[in-house]
Amino acid sequence: MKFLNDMALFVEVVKAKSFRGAADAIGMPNSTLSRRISALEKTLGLRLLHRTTRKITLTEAGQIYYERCKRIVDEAKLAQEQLSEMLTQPSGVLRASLPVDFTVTYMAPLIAEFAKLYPGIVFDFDLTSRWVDLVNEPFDVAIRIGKPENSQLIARPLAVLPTYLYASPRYLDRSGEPAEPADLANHECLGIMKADTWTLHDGINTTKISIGSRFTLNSVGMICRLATLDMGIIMMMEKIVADDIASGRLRRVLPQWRGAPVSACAITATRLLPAKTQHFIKFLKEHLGKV
Amino acid sequence: MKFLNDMALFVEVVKAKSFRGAADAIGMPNSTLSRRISALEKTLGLRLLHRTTRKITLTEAGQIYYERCKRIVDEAKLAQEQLSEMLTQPSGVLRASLPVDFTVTYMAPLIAEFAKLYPGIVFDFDLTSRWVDLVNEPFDVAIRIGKPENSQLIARPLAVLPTYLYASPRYLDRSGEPAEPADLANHECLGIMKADTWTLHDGINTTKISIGSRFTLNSVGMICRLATLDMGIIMMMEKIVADDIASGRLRRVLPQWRGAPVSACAITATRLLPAKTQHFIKFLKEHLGKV
DNA sequence: CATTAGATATGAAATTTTTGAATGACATGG
DNA sequence: CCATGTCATTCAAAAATTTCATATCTAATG
Repeated sequence: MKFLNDMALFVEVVKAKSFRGAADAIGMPNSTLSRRISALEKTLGLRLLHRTTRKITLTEAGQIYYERCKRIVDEAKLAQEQLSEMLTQPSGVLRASLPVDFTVTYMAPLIAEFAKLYPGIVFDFDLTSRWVDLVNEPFDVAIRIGKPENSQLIARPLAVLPTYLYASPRYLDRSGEPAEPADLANHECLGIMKADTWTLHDGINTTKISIGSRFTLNSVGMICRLATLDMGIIMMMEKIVADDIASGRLRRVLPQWRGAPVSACAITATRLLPAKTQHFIKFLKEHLGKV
Repeated sequence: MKFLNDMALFVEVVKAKSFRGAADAIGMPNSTLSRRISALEKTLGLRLLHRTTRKITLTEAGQIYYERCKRIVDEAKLAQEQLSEMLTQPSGVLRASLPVDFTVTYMAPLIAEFAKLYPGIVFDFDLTSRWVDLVNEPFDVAIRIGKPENSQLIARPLAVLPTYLYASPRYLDRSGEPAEPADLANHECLGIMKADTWTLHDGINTTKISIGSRFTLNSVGMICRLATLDMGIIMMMEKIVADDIASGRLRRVLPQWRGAPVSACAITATRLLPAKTQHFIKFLKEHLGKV
């Protein structure tokens, strides 16, 4: 089946009723076209075209073959169009893996808006804290906080979110209010996963402190909850703790200092994305930046 | 439309559910296959396959594309089969240009037999003495006596036919019986077209004599008729004059000598012939030799 | 845990394909 | 009747693709 392309060329020649015309239409030297058709005829073992120097006419075999080829080429065009529709008209199921708390707090309103914008898209979200295996699981995209580890994957930054230190008033009463970063060494610092250092910044200086915590956990919601239960100091994005701040359950610690900003990324297995995914990522990027 | 071939490869990969398997099936290095599919995906702008190192699965787009491609490849195979049927099953209209008298005398019985052998073939014969323009006129084959002049065409020898000299008894009574070739100079020698020499052969010696005739004509039947009307000596194939010999209207002249044998050729515009033409030429070659 | 198999990447050599100019043929119009 | 422009084909040089060998990565296997 190495002559499929030549079939398309043959169709063009028949349609143009001339090699030159077809060559111009395709944008190909007519010499190539001539040779390609000859090759096709040779592999078929039959003449398809009667060539007079001035005109070409179909042979009996050519007539039959042309009918077939036309259908094939039309089918191919259809397939092409159908795919390019996938590529331009956002529709279908969008499967995404999302981090739990970030999604609930930051992304929920955006997703709602996006869903309104593209009624053709159906959503299948998996909220999880684990770094899903995009290669094996059929996710179109994963949103993660932090840097991607696997270099095979394509990561697009969506937003950079500043973080601050928070603790409950009662914890601070009990353990004392730290006055400078170094004081944190004597505090219970609740970090996500196994992060053992915090980087702080006051606009001029950057300082790294190593933190020790009795808790290792992978849930943002959970460490916030622990903080409200007076268990320690957390480094967190603003909005996540907005409610707790408003209600007084948490309060900013070391207010001149801020934590290292974390970045949210959209991660995909490939750059060749259907429209639905492209639009989703683009939308998030545009709107998350302003949050 | 430069990716038709890749579509066929894609179908193979999906069918084999593996690059290696497909590569083996096609007989192509899997590296090429891999690159080819990647290129296809790139031109489409969409991933077709989810690759895990161990397995491949279709993406949503791949699924849709595969359905289409399978149909296209199947269509192509069908077209191929249909043509190869033309190539092997003799059928259709056989358009041939034939020389008048040779066909009536020599070929008629063969054609009758051939027609019986291949009921699927319909015949469209044009009996003419002119050398038809095979390039411009849609003949599948032309049968001609003598050597082809145009080297563009493909000539296949069918048979070599000996010729002898004949004249009517009354002509010989009137003009005298030639005893040796040189005597022909004093006779009316009726030649076809503008042949101005005859080559004679007696098994040992070859002699060329130049002939002059008051007639230039292009019909074998006509010069035979002229001969029976006592107008001169002719050089002719045996069977053409068989009836005239039997009835005594003509009689052999210089019986030890024979003319240069003429060859009958099948002439086609190309070597890429449908089965009907191939079989026709083959049949003529096999049977004309025995005549 | 080491091993195997499969997909992909890479780079150099080999092969095929494409190109662009040249060629030859033919119809048209002066 | 010849000049001219058009068109298919041919050919050698250039470009692209394929191949082959090699290497890497990862999942499944034992």
